[in-house]
Amino acid sequence: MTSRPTAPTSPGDEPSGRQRLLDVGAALLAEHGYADTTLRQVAREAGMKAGSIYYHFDSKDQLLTEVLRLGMTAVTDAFDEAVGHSRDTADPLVRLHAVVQAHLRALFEFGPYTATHVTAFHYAPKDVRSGVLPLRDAYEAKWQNLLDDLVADGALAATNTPRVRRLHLLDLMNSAIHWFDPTGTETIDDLANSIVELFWVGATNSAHSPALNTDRNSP
Amino acid sequence: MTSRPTAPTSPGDEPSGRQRLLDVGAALLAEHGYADTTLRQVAREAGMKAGSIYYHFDSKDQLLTEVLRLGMTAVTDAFDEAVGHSRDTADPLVRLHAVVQAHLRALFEFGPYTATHVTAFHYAPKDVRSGVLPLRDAYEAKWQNLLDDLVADGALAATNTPRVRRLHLLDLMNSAIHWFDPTGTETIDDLANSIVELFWVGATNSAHSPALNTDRNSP
DNA sequence: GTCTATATGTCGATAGAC
DNA sequence: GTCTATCGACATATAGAC
Repeated sequence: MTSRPTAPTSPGDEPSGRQRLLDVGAALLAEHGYADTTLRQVAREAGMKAGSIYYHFDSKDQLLTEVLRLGMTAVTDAFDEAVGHSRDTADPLVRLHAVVQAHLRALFEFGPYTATHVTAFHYAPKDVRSGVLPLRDAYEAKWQNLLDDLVADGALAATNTPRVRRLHLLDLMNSAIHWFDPTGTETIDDLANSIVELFWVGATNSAHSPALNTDRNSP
Repeated sequence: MTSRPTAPTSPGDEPSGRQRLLDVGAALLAEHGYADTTLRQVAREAGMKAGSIYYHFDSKDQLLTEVLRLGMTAVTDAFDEAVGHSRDTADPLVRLHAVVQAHLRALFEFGPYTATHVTAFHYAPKDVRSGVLPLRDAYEAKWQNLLDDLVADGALAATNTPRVRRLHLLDLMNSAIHWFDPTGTETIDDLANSIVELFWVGATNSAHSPALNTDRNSP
């Protein structure tokens, strides 16, 4: 449930060395951006000196690339799992809600790794971006296919272009990283409900769908 | 129509010195962020040397603060003008559409000054942020009041909290800076339509409102 | 108003001891 | 694996000539 990001290192041993650098690097990167995150800062918060980083990584860019890669892997896995669990569900609204919830959970609960894609990716060096772009494109394609399927099922109205429809939904979810506080009174599920409801009813011509549970005390 | 951002300097004279630095600084800031925008770069593209900047500004932070201030003034003026022009309009959807259009026009046509608020504000030094925060809060309050009025009129459903409603709409508009190309086939008005339609129908319980003109060839 | 020259600091990265 | 020490590049900012 509260599993930490899993690096290619064998699980079971407590986070040390490389893993600590990744965790700290992701946190600093998500909060301060690429340029303002210094290796000296990463090293200090990881309990070592700046020079020691180069035993684990070849460069600052490589550390950042690895953080972004792990983050995109995490949301992609969360997406696939949610799709798998809801594939037998008839109601397309429930399916949409499941993946939105999965994306938001990854964004807020998995933590800094995924958040870096919203806050730091765009201003990272070109080499870093191009190294992670295939993973990002693949993830966006998953969303595009899902929304296209919902339109094909007649569950979503075909307003706007498919691309704009996808971008609007992803913007709604990702932008929340700048203002939503998951430790506050509103839960992540509340946020998922508000976004799905907005997007869903907005993209279709019909009135309220009865399937969306807006009860804030649901498990 | 194509008026440039007006600095506190007297209008009429061609942009020189301080104004050129502001224009270049805003452009670089919007594209590369705060930390990656160097004064050497700003000076070079403005046709002068780095040291000369300090005749016009006391520090990099002050230049950035001024850019952000001008940007927020621009969107605020655009908002007020749109509200003034549509205040006598009965249809609340038309009023909402007018301000969304005004915000997007300021974001894309006025250019880098307003875009910096989306791309660079969050990662600017604390002193810079606090120096512009009152202007930002005032602008957000305008949107909050407008949406609250629409809810009070029964034009928008009172789903979610008022704050979340406002943030979602602003997120939809501002996030488009990362992917929308105003020089492409889709116009800014098209984007405004797509956002208003999504938000409007999504936030209300009724079906399509007949007032929104979705004709892409409207003047 | 703009220039040159420079002070001062911090960054990423390397080399080699332990 | 982590340390110390340091190199070279580049940043903001300053001082003073023109």
